[in-house]
Amino acid sequence: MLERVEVEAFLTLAELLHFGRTAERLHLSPGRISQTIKGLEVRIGATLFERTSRTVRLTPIGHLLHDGLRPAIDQAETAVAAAVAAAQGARIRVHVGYSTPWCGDLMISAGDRLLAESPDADVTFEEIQLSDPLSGLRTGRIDIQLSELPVNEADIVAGPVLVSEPRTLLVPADHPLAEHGTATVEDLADTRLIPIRGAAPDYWQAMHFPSHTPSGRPIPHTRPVTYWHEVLGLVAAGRGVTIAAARAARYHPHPGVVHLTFEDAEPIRYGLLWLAGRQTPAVTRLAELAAGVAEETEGR
Amino acid sequence: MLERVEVEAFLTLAELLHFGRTAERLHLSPGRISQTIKGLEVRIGATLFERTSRTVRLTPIGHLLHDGLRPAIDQAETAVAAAVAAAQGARIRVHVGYSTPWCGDLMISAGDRLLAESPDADVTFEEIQLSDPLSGLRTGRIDIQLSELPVNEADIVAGPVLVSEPRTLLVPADHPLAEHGTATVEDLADTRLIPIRGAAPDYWQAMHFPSHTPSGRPIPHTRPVTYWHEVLGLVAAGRGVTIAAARAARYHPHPGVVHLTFEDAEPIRYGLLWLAGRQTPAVTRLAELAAGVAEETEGR
DNA sequence: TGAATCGTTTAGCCCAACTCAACGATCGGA
DNA sequence: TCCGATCGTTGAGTTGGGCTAAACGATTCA
Repeated sequence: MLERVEVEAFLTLAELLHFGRTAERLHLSPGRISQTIKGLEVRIGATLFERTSRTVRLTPIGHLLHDGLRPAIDQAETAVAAAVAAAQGARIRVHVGYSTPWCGDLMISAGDRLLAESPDADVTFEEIQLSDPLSGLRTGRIDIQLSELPVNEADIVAGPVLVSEPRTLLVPADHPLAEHGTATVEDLADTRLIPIRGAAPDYWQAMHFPSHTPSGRPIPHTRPVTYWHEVLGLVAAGRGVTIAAARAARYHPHPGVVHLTFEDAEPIRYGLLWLAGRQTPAVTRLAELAAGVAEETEGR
Repeated sequence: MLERVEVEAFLTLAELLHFGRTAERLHLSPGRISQTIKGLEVRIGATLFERTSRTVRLTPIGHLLHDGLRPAIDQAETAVAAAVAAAQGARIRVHVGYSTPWCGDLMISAGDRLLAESPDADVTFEEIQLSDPLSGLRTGRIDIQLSELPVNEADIVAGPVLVSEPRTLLVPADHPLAEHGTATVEDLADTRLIPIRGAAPDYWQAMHFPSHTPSGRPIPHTRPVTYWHEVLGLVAAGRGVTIAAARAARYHPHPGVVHLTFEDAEPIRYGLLWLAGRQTPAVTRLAELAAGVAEETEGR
């Protein structure tokens, strides 16, 4: 097992890539950092940092160690912080994010069950924007959220799929497809899709606002918008079409907008997300409870 | 951040609940353990162990800290071990478990993709027994497995549902229900269900071999068997019925056994499981790849 | 080519981690 | 009820190693 100083020196140096500033941050001399890292490298049996007097870089093995150690240490610190908070008699606080009203409903039910178990818990909710689905988690404001998958980020844990909703195509009432009643993904090539401008990962954008049909035809996009409620107005005005979950028809009806079920699109999947290093007992429990609620209400 | 000795003293004492033996294991004097724990308690701000000169017990806050710290430290040690192994030029080793042939097929595909990425990886497979679905993981023999959910264990991480299969009822060909073609869960009350004797958690057993119908009628059980292949013979011989996934009809055909689809049963869900403290990069990557395979082959 | 920057090394100091031994509390058995 | 055994705690004393300072050497840029 590694000494505390070894872990701190390694993680800080991996972040700053500078012995002097690492020493400064840890209130140690540069020499000590050098010695500590050297000692670590002897224990591991490999160089962890490529360094000259001008540059410091992680080696592949250094990267491997960092990727494994960083979340583990974060988790340990979270555990200690939770114990300290409990010692000070702090209430359990969980801030829950959700991306759509149906996700919100599910999480509120789960939150109610958590409150039934721990009456003095403090469960709060926040709707997250599709334009920036992960920043709430990353800034630590949100502890756990139910939102659109896929999310494959190294620092984020994605729980099981809790909700799976068929995709629908939202078109103006006078659109040719509206008469037909259903749509196919190929039809998108003959429309203009309104994407939501976003800080989301590329694979996430590509999943929700595809740029090509399965056969490879390009899907024209309009200028992106920032908020979901802008989209409905634009669709009604005939400026384009958009893709949404089937339940949006119930939750977001809008005159002049017709919801067409896709014959062939993959459903939109929603799952729980939380930061790998910040999985408190309350987050774990809420995830379990939410899975229970999802199972019971399935298909409704 | 906690010192190494503090963490080791705390975790060892939480396990052994004995200052003397903790000191012995850590090659320290009992006095040092006492001082270290005292120091930790001051830092946390609460008593972590209730102790007299005769008994040592974790307080609730001690329990909280232990539940959070134990997996985090395991993860950190796994990360260090992985780095040491990589330094020694060790090949990536992953031992994959699966409970059914269709789970095996999926994991073998995922394993092939891992091999495509890391040609020198060493991916091996093992079929796990329904009678003891978790021991392979817990002993560390299996790194990751695809098997029946739900699994809610503190030390095990359950990934997303990768496969969802309708439940079917397996009855002898001359069974009254066989003519009808389908079954309901209520019908189970009029049969004798053959359960598999198991070391699985109670909720797992109750999910797969229910003892009551939804309306509350008891479901008779026969003597449990140990292996799945025994079940088919017993069903064919008219000794009872059993529940299996729909795909079992293709993978385990047996003369004299009829597979009836349920009209109302929940599907059997299969998901990835791994030990919370042993999530290596290879395990993470394999989980991602398996999710990809599952998505592509969905519905087949 | 020279100066500035930055990681490394070495020698030496000093503190805190550790041991030891005495102490006190608890419990079981006579 | 008393005695002895067990076990955690406390305090004094010691020593090793973690740490600093300063000299050194490598790299980069003007």
